[in-house]
Amino acid sequence: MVEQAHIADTAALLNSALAPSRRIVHAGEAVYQAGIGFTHLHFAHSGAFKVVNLAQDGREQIVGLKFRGDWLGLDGIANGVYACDAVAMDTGELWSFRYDALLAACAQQPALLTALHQAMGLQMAQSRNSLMSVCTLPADARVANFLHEWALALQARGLRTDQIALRLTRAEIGNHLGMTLETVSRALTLLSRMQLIAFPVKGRRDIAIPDIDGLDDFVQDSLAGLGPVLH
Amino acid sequence: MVEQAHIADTAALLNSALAPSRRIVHAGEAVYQAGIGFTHLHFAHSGAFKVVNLAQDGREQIVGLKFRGDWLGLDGIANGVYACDAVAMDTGELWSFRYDALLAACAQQPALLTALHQAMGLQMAQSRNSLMSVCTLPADARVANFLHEWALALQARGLRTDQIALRLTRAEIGNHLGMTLETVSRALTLLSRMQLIAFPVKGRRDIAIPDIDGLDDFVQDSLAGLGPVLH
DNA sequence: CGTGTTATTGACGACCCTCAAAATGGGTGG
DNA sequence: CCACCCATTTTGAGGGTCGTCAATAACACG
Repeated sequence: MVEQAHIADTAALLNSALAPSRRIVHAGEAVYQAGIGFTHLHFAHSGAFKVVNLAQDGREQIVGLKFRGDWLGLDGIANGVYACDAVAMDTGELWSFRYDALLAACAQQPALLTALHQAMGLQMAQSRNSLMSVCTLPADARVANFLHEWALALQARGLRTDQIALRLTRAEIGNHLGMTLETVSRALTLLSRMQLIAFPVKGRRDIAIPDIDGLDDFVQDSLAGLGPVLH
Repeated sequence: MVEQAHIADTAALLNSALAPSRRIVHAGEAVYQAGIGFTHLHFAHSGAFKVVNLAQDGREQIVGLKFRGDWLGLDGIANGVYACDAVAMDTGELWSFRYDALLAACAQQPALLTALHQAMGLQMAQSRNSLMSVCTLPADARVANFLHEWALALQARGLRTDQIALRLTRAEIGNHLGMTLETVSRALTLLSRMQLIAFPVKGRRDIAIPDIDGLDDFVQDSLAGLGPVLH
């Protein structure tokens, strides 16, 4: 898993083995775009990013969210062309590497290859879990599970989880979870009524999570046949 | 993408660089199981396999289907433990490699690393597409899209697509696509009534697909707002 | 302070899930 | 070879969840 210490190790390894080109990106800025040739992988040193998959027929979906320690651009490996758009959700720093240079460095530094493969494996695991969430959980539980995972991701990186900034609109959350924005909104008010989340005094974009495990309990409860307590 | 020629190249490469341990598996036999330590990757030289993701709470879902040329066991890379069960759906031959030996060989043979990464990239692409299918398509179109992709997978491997053996129950298809077995059944009868698929004289387990592109047209039509022609 | 985007909430309807029954086919033993 | 059994599939009827449409409210921006 991604942990604070593990991220620092990887960063040090990258610094010693290669000369990363650092790049500051701002909210809304594209890291790369679907369709352009795949040349670089990007290591997120800070920031938050969304990865949007594009189909030929125009459908688009947010398939991943990336934070410090995650890699961006893996979707370009399969076909030599990026399959997704990657967009910064706030200011962040990226370390970019030519893919061929990275592979060459991996030949010298086995630990580098291990780190890269773990990142790829982690991405596959996240995809599996997303699919299972969408296929097996009702809408409310899906939102709860989404928030739970977001909080865990922040926690693993040593960030505060009692007050998190989603940086996604209800429509984007719904797009990612396979439901409409209205359903997202209703789920959030339900969770808030159940005291599993809370909105700060002003604005409903940020969310406070008093008890992370409570969200997971809610998910497990909705699996237990009978809907969760309270309507 | 996976193509017949590409598979042969990879197989030759594996043979020259390593001494794969060959293994014949039969329908229903487990290739590996979730929870056991990750040691080997398995290259499918022939056969058909299902990959079943297991959650701690007991939920399970078919997250992937593998054929000749695909790799099995990638789900173990992230945590050093397999995250899924892999089960043979009919008789097939696997070439198994110790992961560490494979990595060592990759250091000598860059082409081997490229092949491995492409396989990983392909798996990520398939996961993205599964997620998008579940999140953006109505049930009928999801089934049509599923059959379309299955047919394309067989086609890319030089197998006949006019008569394919699914080897999955309706319940398993539904589990994979996020719907109930009844919905799968109804979707299949609809597609059959529309002449997009046909059942052979005896048994409804095998499916004939007269026109592969017709299935994709059906998917596109159901995206165009108004439901497909015919009810 | 005004305007446009985003979010909330309600009413209604459609799609799909649930429950149930019948039919088909594969497999086994007589 | 046939009869039987059981898993799988089909098909129907009804209900619940979530999508659609719409109006209102809250917020962010200049």
